[in-house]
Formats: sequence, structure tokens, C-alpha cells
Amino acid sequence: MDTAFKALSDPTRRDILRLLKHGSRTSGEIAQHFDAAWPTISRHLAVLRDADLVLSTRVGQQIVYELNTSVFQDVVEHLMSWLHPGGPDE
Amino acid sequence: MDTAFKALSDPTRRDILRLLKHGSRTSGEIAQHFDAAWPTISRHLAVLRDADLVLSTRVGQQIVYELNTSVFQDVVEHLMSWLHPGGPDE
DNA sequence: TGCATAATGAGCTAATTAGCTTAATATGCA
DNA sequence: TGCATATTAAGCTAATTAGCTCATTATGCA
Repeated sequence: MDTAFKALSDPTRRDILRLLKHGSRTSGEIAQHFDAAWPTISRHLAVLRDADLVLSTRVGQQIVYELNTSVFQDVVEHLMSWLHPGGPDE
Repeated sequence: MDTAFKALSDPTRRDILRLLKHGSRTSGEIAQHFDAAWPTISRHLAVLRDADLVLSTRVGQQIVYELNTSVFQDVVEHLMSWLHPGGPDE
């Protein structure tokens, strides 16, 4: 959970997630949307992967990334539990 | 919005928010719950205040902090918009 | 095998930040 | 006013991290 919040704290990574919201993309397609160097985007993708916010699959020469919506659900539920005083989160 | 995600990315700050979920607390009461030095907690509170995640009011000699639930709502809605492909967030 | 393409790993620098200690500010009260 | 308490500000160090460039790994195909 800690890694998820940390991953979300970077604007570039949130931009990547927004991009993936519209469908799966390869590393190359993602990198092309940004001014940063490809290895830089690759590192951001690794952070998102470690946080389980995205899933990656190799398809031939390329690696396809997609949102892992279940972890998003967890983060959202986590936040919402803070809004309800009687919630389960101590 | 950027500041909110950044503020949430620190575990100590999330602990502070969890504490405030149970009701308003003064700076001193909050600091007592942690091993860190008081000025350190004070700085964390400043980060949360800048992100509008908490509201502060002076009451006599003390400053009382409380959750700003409306900003939580915003963050939650922001995250949820990423889960729905037809959502408004591009 | 040997070459081209896709992606990541290694190693570096500059910037950010969490933590500390010491100093300053603000309020309450005699 | 003058002192005590509550809180924050300043300034520092160590650790983290985003970005880069260059090198390496992995796959596809002739």
C-alpha cells in the first residue's frame, strides 16, 4: 500500500496511468508521449509495476502495459475508510 | 492535487490522518503519538495543511487540526475517474 | 548464427526531503 | 510588563529520487 501511494505521488506516473486508462500500450508508445528519455519512462513504469498499479506482458519484442484496476480499488477504499469515523481502519 | 498525492505518500502523514479520523487533535496531542521530535511532526502538519488535507484553527495557546474531508472526496473521485474509461479525466 | 529493434539495467549528478537541534513567535496569565 | 507554554521557523545532514547517458539483455527474423 505504501508503494502505491508513493507511485501515485509523481505527476509523470499519474500521466502514464491516465494514458493507460484509455487502453493498453507498449513501453515505446508510452515513452513517445513524453519528452523524457526512454529509460526514464522505463524506470517510472518499473515503479508502477512494483506498486502493482500496472500489469505488464511481453508480446513478441514489445512489452504491453495495462492498468491493474483492482489495486486502484484498494487505494480508493483505503482513502474512503478515512472518511467514515466508524470505519475499519484504526 | 499534486500536493495532496505527495502529502499522502508519506507513512507518518497517513498515520496523522488516521489519527485525525477519530476527531480533532491539537499539535501537541498529535506529536505525542509519535516517536519523532515535535518540530518534525509540525513540519508534517504543515505539508498536510498546504495540501488542504487538514484544517487548523487556533484555540487559545493551542492549534487544533481536523480532517478536511472535502479534499479527500476530491482525491477519491480523481482516482475513481481513472477506473472508468468513459470518465471526464483525459 | 548474426543483425536490428524494444526495453531495461548501471552508474552518475542535481534536486528534494525527512529527520534532527536550536532559535523565534504567539498566546495566556499573574 | 514579564514569564511559562505551545507551536513553528531556520539551518543543517543524510537519504531518497528523478533525470540523464551509456551499456546490456531479449526477442524476431534473415
